[in-house]
Amino acid sequence: MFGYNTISIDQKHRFSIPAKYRADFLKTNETELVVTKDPQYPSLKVYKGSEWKNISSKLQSLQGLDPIVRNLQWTILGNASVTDLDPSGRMLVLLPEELRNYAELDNDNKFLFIGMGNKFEIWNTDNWNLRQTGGTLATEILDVVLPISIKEMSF
Amino acid sequence: MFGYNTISIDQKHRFSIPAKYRADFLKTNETELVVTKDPQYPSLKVYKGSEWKNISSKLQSLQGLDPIVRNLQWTILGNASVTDLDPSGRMLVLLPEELRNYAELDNDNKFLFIGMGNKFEIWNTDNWNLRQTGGTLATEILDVVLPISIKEMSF
DNA sequence: ACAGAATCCGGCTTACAGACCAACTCATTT
DNA sequence: AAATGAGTTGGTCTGTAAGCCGGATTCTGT
Repeated sequence: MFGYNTISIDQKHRFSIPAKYRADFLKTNETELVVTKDPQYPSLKVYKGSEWKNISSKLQSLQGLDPIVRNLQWTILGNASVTDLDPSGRMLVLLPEELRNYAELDNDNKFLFIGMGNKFEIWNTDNWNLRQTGGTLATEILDVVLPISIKEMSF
Repeated sequence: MFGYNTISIDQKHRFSIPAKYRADFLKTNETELVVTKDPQYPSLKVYKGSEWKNISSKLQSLQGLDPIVRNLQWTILGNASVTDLDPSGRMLVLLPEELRNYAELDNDNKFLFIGMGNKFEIWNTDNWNLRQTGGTLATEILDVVLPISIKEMSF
């Protein structure tokens, strides 16, 4: 569940989870996977079903009157796309248009699928390179003043 | 797990773990090894699987909206390359292009593989010499303001 | 309600990266 | 100088990714 992979989306907006990660899904009997928006950067996050359960339930329980909390809930919960994995065959994931646009993924282009341990991130290659070399992306969210309840969370 | 070795990478981008360290892997029943970027200098770090588990799980649990934390997670977790060791044969490790570029390793050149006790470092020879004599590398990262949670960690 | 169109999904095929295995060279030791 | 062990190289073969294609399902407009 670590590391750097370049993969591509086909004309039907599908991509496959790299084979080296499949064992990790199978051995914990994970049958589903959730893709959603990253609240700070133009990228997507991919969680295993069990991880998603933790994160989403924590996020739901945060106090709902704080505007920042509500923004996070909208972004993360409201855009979640649940996919069932086919454990025997290739693990194909269909990306909804809203998410493709958000992460600026053009069809038939290469993009990055990056393993971060308990989750994956999906990035447009140019955005990733820019961000890694210290650049600032037009769409990123800076200096968010976070309520204490969120500061204790790891997404 | 200490000391200074010259190694080389072949045209298939492989290098072999110096024989004197192999016993250390075998006797603790380590079956895997992880190579990743050093967040400060243009060099690579090599961890035994058990060491990597500690470091990566600590890093994952840090607060996920802090931009500095995310930078570290991207660099260290996102570029990790996990290799399964074949205990019977020679221990060959494949270095992905991203990591070779980062540490400025050209094919068919000699590099340094330096044992630091619980980890190894891989350096381009010129960069290492420059750094050891007090020089500053173009790509190194200075004066990063780190959140307290990170200051307590050792990578 | 129906026909045509667009979208979705699985199977099949091919090219290629990476794993595996084996051999060769060089250095060191006896 | 022979033998052993280490590092390095090379060939082969398997498994994976990704393109292609056809069938199924859903959507749309009439």
